[in-house]
Amino acid sequence: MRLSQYFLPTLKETPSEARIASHRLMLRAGLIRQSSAGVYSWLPLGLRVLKKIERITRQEQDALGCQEMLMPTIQPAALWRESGRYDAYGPEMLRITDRHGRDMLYGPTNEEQITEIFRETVRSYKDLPKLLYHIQWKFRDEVRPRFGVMRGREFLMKDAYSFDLDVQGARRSYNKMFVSYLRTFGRMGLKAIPMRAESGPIGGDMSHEFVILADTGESEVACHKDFVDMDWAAADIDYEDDLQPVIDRFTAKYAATDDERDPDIEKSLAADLVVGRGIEVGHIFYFGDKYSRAMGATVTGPDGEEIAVEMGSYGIGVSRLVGAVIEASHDDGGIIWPQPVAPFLVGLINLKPDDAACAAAGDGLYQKLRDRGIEVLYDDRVGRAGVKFAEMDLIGLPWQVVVGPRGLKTGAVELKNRRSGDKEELSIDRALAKLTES
RNA sequence: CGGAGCGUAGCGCAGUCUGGUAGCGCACUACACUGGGGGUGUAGGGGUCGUGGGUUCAAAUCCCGCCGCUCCGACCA
Repeated sequence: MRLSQYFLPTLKETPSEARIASHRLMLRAGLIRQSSAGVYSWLPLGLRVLKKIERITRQEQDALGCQEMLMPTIQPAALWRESGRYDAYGPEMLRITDRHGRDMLYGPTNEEQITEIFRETVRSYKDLPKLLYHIQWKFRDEVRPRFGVMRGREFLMKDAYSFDLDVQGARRSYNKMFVSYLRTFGRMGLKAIPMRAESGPIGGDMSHEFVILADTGESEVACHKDFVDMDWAAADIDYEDDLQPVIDRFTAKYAATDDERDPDIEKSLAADLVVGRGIEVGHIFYFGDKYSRAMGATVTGPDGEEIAVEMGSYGIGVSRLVGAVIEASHDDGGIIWPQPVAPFLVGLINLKPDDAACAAAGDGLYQKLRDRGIEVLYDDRVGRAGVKFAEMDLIGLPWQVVVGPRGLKTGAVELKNRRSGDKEELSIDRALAKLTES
């Protein structure tokens, strides 16, 4: 993409309403624009990141055997009356009336909808287990939206639902999702610590929030300090193996969200305790037959009896993750994208595109990068070097390549790593080779 | 939902107290100089001062209503 043609409205100054780094940087780097409180438009650069995060999420869901579908944003109130949540949910649910006077709502989540689909279609225990997910926009009329996309009213969420015959099966599904979440966040360059969270109506230990430690997190969390240095690299995994050992390894040490903290344990941990603020990027939850029973989602069991299925739901805040990644990875100059979620891999800066030699070298390198399938944003604008450097740092692409008259005298370009700041002069071919490897 | 603010050019702000022809910086346009980390100069363009009403000879400024946004706290499957 040529920057001269790209829609990338960057801001030199920070809009006054943005208080935390990710919100400021998302506005300044031209990722989003606010529409109303907690509702945002995604501009081209921001949308590329959102799609990258969505893609990783999708790949990892598919990998564990969860199947993608798509449910609507607008749901009939009747479904929610069945589960009893139409009244229970309160003013956080956006309620709509259609032209016939029917009560509708903009979905804050989809348990009712998926349960209805399931009960209409699945009859036998032989059809279990089933794992289904979708990635869809949600709306929750938050009392106090804030921090940009971190707590928006409209947000993109991956929500998955599991259906099993019994509790053992539900645990298998839960474990698959647990492991897949470790991989998903790890691939995004995040350390998301699985923390024991508020249990569902069933109780037990089958509710975890995946939390990123950040000063700007919304709630206070606590964990063993070993989590901070734990290796988050996504190991290959066979989802049909017994996953419990993996789960045990990641739940052996203490880690708890605000509601679940235990003063006695924390006292015993002493210097090993880390208390900080956290951003919730995922939440997995087992809720048994709460919805299946209320809504009559049953299957015929092996002995011919009707059994209400065991369910769980599993959420990832896709749009929130864009903000969370920035909170976890930025500096004074701007965003530092982890490579897997970067909107482009390379920012190619042509310092003097109106000079014949620079134009030839810059355009040529741009074409060669594209030929190799490398995503590159090419700053081919005529303008000052300082502006180009500053904007490229702001939008935070992992690699910068600088083509300028000074280097070209010896046939060299400069390659800069955004994260480390390391720069090296090398030939165009060497730079090309290096970027192809990365 | 309690408490507190803010709304003036695309962005950041001053002007409001004490009413008298709407300003500054950045950005934008043109030209010149400049040219490897958000340059310099000259000349320009752009605002029904959130909105509706009231007071007044005169309202960004005073009064009342409404709308929008933000912050602190409570809340957050």
